[in-house]
Amino acid sequence: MFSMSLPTLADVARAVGVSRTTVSNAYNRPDQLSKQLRDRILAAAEDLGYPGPDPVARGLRRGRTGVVGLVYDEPLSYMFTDPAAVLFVTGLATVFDDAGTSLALLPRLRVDDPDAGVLAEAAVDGLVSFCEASDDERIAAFVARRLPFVTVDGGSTRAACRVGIDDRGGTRAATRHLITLGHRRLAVAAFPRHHHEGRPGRPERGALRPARLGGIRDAVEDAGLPWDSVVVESADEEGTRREAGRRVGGRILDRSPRPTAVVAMSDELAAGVIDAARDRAISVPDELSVVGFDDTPTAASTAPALTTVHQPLVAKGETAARLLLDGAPDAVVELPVELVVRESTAPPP
Amino acid sequence: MFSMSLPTLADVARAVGVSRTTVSNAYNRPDQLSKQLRDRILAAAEDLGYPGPDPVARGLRRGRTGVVGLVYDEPLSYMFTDPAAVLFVTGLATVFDDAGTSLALLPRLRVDDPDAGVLAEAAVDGLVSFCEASDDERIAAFVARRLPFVTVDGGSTRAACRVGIDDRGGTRAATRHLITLGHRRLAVAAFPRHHHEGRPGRPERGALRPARLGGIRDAVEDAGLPWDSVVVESADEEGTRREAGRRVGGRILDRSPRPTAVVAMSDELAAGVIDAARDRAISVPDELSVVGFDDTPTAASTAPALTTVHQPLVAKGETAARLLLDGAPDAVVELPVELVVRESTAPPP
DNA sequence: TGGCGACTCTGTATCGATTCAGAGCACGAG
DNA sequence: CTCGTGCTCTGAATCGATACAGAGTCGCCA
Repeated sequence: MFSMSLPTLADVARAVGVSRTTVSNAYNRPDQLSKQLRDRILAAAEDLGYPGPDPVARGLRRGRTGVVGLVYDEPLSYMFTDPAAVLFVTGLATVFDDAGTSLALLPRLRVDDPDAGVLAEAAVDGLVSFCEASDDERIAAFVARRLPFVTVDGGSTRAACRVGIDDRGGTRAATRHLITLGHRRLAVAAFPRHHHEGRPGRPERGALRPARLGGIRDAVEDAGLPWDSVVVESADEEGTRREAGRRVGGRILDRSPRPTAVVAMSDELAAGVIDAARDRAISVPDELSVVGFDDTPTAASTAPALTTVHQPLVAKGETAARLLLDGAPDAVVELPVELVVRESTAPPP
Repeated sequence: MFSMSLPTLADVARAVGVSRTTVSNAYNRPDQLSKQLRDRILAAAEDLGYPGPDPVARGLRRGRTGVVGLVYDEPLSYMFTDPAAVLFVTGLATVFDDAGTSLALLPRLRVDDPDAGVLAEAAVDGLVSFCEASDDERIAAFVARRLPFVTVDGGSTRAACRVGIDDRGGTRAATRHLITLGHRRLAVAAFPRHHHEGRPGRPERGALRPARLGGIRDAVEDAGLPWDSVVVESADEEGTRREAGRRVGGRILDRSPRPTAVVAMSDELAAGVIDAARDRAISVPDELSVVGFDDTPTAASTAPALTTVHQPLVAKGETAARLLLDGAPDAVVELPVELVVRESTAPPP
């Protein structure tokens, strides 16, 4: 009545009186045997309750599993919550979906897992890394497996295959826009700093996305302004990014002299800054200009609508997915960005 | 210089001059060999470029892969876009993340894939099905593999292990609320109908989530009102759910006599209905009452704030994940719902 | 009649690891 | 001196399938 273990292909072969190869062919190469025999095999399989070739065994023999992994190094909820991440993953998932490939959300890299066991143990055909390059060393554990690997937005990564955007040019353009409008007291609402507390030999690194900060600095220095006149405040990781932005915005706006313009590293942060301004009855853009980055739906829905740097997030996901599927080993793709001027920027008061 | 294929555990064993078992133990059971030998083995592995035990081979031998699958039967983008889905998946992913398990987003079940090959071929330890029960037959292909399997919100499913909510009670309470307020001309903004065009022998089924419709009917009939006085409009699948809701709302509001209250099957649809009302300068709640379902963040952010049926979405995800991890084969969990009255409902004009 | 190709089907090696029972050895207790 | 015990390490079997080379049969054509 109740068999401990599932029948295998060999059981079916025995039942029908054919070789294992033939049963395998019945599933994988219908043209290699007569329709008649095939039907007999399939019927026997049905009888025995054989669920078809085991995916893992097949994966071992074939050398591919039909799964690609995604590593993400921020609080997991952001992947579903942060509009930029959502758009990116949507692009990614759509292409994989069409290709019949599964997308495995790998567990976060853990501070207490310096060997990146998770990456070494993931049964995948390839990997998309959607996190800061600071994890290069851990990701090496994966690269050693010689599987296709695409890094997305990996600032300083040396990975062979990557897709990214012109972060630096983006914030540079945004900052120049503000300076051109006449702003001189600038502030930056930056991403949180990365935490490596638990990792020996890994000093605290700078803020996330140094290239975006670099672009701001470029524009500031291009204009002959002193970089240290720029206030840089980093977000924390409590709650949503927007909430964090509101706190950062608060810290920026409570300084004196109060900055007249804020460059935020993402639209969520920018929206939070606008929230903070509203909290303080500071008018945007009359008393404060704010620029964002990403051009997610958030940017169009803030009041006032956000001036921001557009990046093709869905396309970025699609590109990454396609690179992985095509197995292009050494492609380096940089997608363009574009400043979109809306209503959140104006000359300073 | 360049070897065609990666070294295997056997190569390492040969290099060090020990048995394969010992190398395996070096990775999996450090206490089974002397620290000294272990270090020697690990060093040799490093030298040879051996990336550690192959996950697929290990999976085959061990019988588990560390991956669970998620099937979703709506346009994939909804998983990241629809707030209710987002909350659910967040709960799911959080628990798996903590457990060190990967969550594989399986490709959508395809109309042209009646054998559910995707499900039969997924190399997973278990499956969460987040789709309508109408796919029972296809999911049977998975169940045959005797792996843990949890159905979420699977209306009419007969699956052994499921978690859901009291859909029927929820819409019933919401509808009763409207009727108590005095509404008599009710309309329903329903989910899209399922499409089975391509599948022989599968007639078009009713709308998604019949239980929610059933609850509405319950309340209507409890009140002694004729069911066929209730207008039921189904959404389509173009664009976002909210956009679809706006179109459905338009169709409802353009009828005459115009209904005075709308029961929407989700907050997104409800928000869309409110959008449609605004398009037509119909005041909510003065001229039109709207109730939603889910109590996602959307509900609090519409203007006016939405009266809705709260369901514990994150908890639903967590519960499903935990059931799967615990391998509870026959649990049936029904989470409670609760009517939350806000500002979108009032007596009819 | 011989030869060739098409069609079916088979046997064995292989994918890369883990498991399990047990062998060899050293050491302390009795 | 012997036995039991603990520590290391080994060998063979096994997980469940697919690849590859080839064997047998049959019909067709020269």
